[in-house]
Order: sequence, then structure tokens, then C-alpha cells
Amino acid sequence: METAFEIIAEPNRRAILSLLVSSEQSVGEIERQLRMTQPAVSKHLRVLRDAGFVESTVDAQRRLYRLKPEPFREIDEWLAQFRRFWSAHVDALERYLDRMDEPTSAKGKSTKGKPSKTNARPKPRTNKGESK
Amino acid sequence: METAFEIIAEPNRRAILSLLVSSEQSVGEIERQLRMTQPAVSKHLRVLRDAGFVESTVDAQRRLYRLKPEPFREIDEWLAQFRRFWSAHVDALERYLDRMDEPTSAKGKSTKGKPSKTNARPKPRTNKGESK
DNA sequence: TCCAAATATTCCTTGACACGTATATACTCC
DNA sequence: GGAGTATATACGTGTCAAGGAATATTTGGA
Repeated sequence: METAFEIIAEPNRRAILSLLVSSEQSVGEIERQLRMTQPAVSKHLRVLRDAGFVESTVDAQRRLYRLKPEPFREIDEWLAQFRRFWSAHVDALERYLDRMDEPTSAKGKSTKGKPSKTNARPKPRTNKGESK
Repeated sequence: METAFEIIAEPNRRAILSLLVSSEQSVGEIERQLRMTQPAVSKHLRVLRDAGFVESTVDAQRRLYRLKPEPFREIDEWLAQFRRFWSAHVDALERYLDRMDEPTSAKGKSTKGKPSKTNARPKPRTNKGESK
């Protein structure tokens, strides 16, 4: 277990992370919502903490876990190199961006422009053999 | 081997994908650049193709592999829910965006504004027990 | 038709990891 | 300080995927 990518490969861990987006949660709360055994939850949280995805606070006998941003950025940065690529499919990109823009409230204030709308793809290619 | 997340958990596969960003490549080319054995490359490509990350074209005895965008979008969409979260750390966000902007050439033309600069985080929290 | 080059597939072994059960540790309250 | 709650850890087990070696398959060319 090393990279952030290996960590999020596990479905239960992704579920835990998704749960923590809304707010911090205790082990027991996670256990109930995800219908997992308590040791399973604790073990996944251990892995997540070691990898920097979460941190914990002691509250009586409970431990409250909450997200930490760094590993997510790491993944996002890796993904960035492909973002340039998939932007080539402009129509789909537009749909994607439309969904992304102002998902909650967030008004105006947008500066800087999008992360690169450039078409970095060389040739459109004329498929000849095509897959398989 | 099912989800896109499991696919990119493997370092060699991530390396292959990164290679293919620049242009399509044959198995032999990948083999040499990554110093992997030929069967290893073929096997990983098989997995990548089954998962929709790449497609192949026949060129004489060679197979040319190139990227397909869909699975990357899937990952990105999962990541999106956390993007709102990590945006809370504004200062760090700014650094991040500065790195993102116009990574290659890509001039002006920016519309629509960034994918959400919103601070969706409830309380800044006053750490009391702090990690571990 | 036979050979060589490029790639795919099969078989086998090994190691990692997710899970469950049982147990240990920590903390609260009476 | 003993009982109860909440969480962590230890241990044993089964599964599955990655890697290597050997072999099959496909295609081009003499």
C-alpha cells in the first residue's frame, strides 16, 4: 500500500471518503451507514490516515475522522496530463464543463480561465484496422 | 479487475498511459521505453483495453495503441466531489491553479471560469485533540 | 511455403491484501 | 475501581493479480 492510487482502488475506502465529504464522522457512524464490520472500518481508516487522506480527532471514546486534501490533489495532478487529451473531444468537454460550473451557489468572481482548452491531439486519424 | 480505479492502481499501467499521452505507440516501443518484458506490456494493454482506457489499430505485425477518454472522465467525476472540499484551502488552491493555467502554449480564449472556487466547508474548526 | 518479426496467451508461482473472529486498549460514568 | 462503550490490533485464511518462462498466433516477405 503506497500510492494514493492504490488506496482509492478499494471500493469501501472510496465509500468512506465519500461519506466524509459532507462532514466528519466517527467510526461507529461510518460502520452503520456502510454496513461494514467495525474492524473493517478501523482498518480502512488506518490505511487512509497513513496515506494522508484523513486525520482524526479524539472526542471521548470516539474518534472523529475528516478529510485532508493533499492526496486528492496528487491524483488530480496526475489526471491533468490526460485532461488536455480528452479536451480534444470538444463537444463532450462542453457538457462536462457545464455540469462543473457553479455546482452549488458560488457566483461570479471567476477569473483565470479554464485549465487549458487546447487541442493537443496531433492527427484526427482515419481508423483503418480499428480495435481488436 | 473491474473499476477504473483498480486499473490505474498499477504503476506500470499508469506509466503506459502517460506514454500514450504524447502519441500512439506500438507494443515494442512501450516495451523499450519502460524496460518491461513484452508479455508484461501485452498483458497490461489487454487490461487497459478491456477497461476502455485504450484502443488498438493493426499496422502490419504491429498494434498501435492510443488513449480513449471515457474512463478518465469517470475518475475525474468521482474526484469532483472532493474538489469542492479541497477548495476550502484557498491559498493552496491558488498555487494549484497557477500551475494549471496554460501549462503548454494555449493562449487567451478562456471563458466560463473555473470549475468552482466555492468554499463549501462548514466550520474552519479549532483542533482540539488533533491527529493520533 | 517457409522463415522471421511482432504480439498475444497460457501456466505456474508468489506475495499482497481484504475479511472475519477474537482480543486488547482507551475512556466514561457510577 | 468495575462495568460498559468505542475503537484498535492480532492472527489465520482465501482470493486474486502481477511477473516470468514458454508457447501460440498473426502478418509480411523471400
